[in-house]
Amino acid sequence: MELALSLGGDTQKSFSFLKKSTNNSSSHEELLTSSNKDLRFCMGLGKSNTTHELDENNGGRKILHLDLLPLSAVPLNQIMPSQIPFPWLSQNTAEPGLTNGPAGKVLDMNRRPIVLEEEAEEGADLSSPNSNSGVSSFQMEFSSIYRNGNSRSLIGKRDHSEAGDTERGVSDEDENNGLARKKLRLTKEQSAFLEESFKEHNTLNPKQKFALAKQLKLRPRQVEVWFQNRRARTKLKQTELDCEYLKRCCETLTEENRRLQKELQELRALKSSQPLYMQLPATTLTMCPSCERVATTTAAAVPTAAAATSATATNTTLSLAKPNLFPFPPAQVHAPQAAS
DNA sequence: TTCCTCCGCCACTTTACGTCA
DNA sequence: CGTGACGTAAAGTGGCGGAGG
Repeated sequence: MELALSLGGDTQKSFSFLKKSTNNSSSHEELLTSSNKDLRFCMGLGKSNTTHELDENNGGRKILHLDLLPLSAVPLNQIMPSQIPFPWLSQNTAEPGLTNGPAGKVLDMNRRPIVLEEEAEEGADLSSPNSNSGVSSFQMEFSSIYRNGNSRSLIGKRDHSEAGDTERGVSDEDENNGLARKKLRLTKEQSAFLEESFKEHNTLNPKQKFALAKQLKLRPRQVEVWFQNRRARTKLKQTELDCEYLKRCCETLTEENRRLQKELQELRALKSSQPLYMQLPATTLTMCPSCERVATTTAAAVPTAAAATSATATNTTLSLAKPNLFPFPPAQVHAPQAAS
């Protein structure tokens, strides 16, 4: 008797995730969803494309997004997502910012407000009422070398820190004066606003960055860093979800393997206890992968019992119904909406 | 085509802050 | 109330790759 066991799916295609995908669109979203179709299961931590390009073509990519900080952090009576103005979405609105925004609060980050280059050239008022935020009261003296985020060109490629410091207005002079850098916590309103913005775009082009910084009265560098850290958190969360999913898959497969081994042992025991089977023509149970009907065919001959028992599990069919090994879909983070 | 510079992103690390026992 | 451990967010650092001159 020939035993055929098949768990469905093309065995040559199984575990195709081991082959490195060259397609950027092969995100983990795509790979994970494929696991429900057959026995393949994959985890891909696809790196997004170059983001500055993707900003312009947000529609076609699969940037993943996870809501780690929903607006629940802010009372809904203070800020409504649908009411949050995004400067790049409403360029013509007259300062739809937070001065008249959530609860009428001014999101002043105890810092000098962000000034766009053109505004600086126009001699715009740079003063900012030092409010309130209660998060940090650190006040910096901004040096005259304050620039917007383009500081790298002033200093050099590799000087991220100097670039950031210059951007923040923290100069060597400050350090010499003993003004240690202080880390600022964003207010809940600012975080919520950035979160909503992240839902729209998980990357920012310079225009968006500056607009957002201006609106939140943050430095562009702060907005940039926040988005970088936010993407890192999203990726970390997705990795955790993927690991959890694969863990469950592994457990399921282990259990299934255990069940099949037991089934095989029972059949072997049955065969040895009923030697008459030896004289019968071998029968192969195969299952059509499409209609899942079982077809019984009679082999020409099976010379020995050893041949029957040596059948491997991969080309032997015992299962009359393909078990659902992955009843749970892989958890996914949400992809941001396409740019409007 | 090659080289160089600028720029943005990522991975990893450091640091400051908030919370809690 | 002070303190240390701990977690987390903000920021620093270095490398990589794309775009453009």
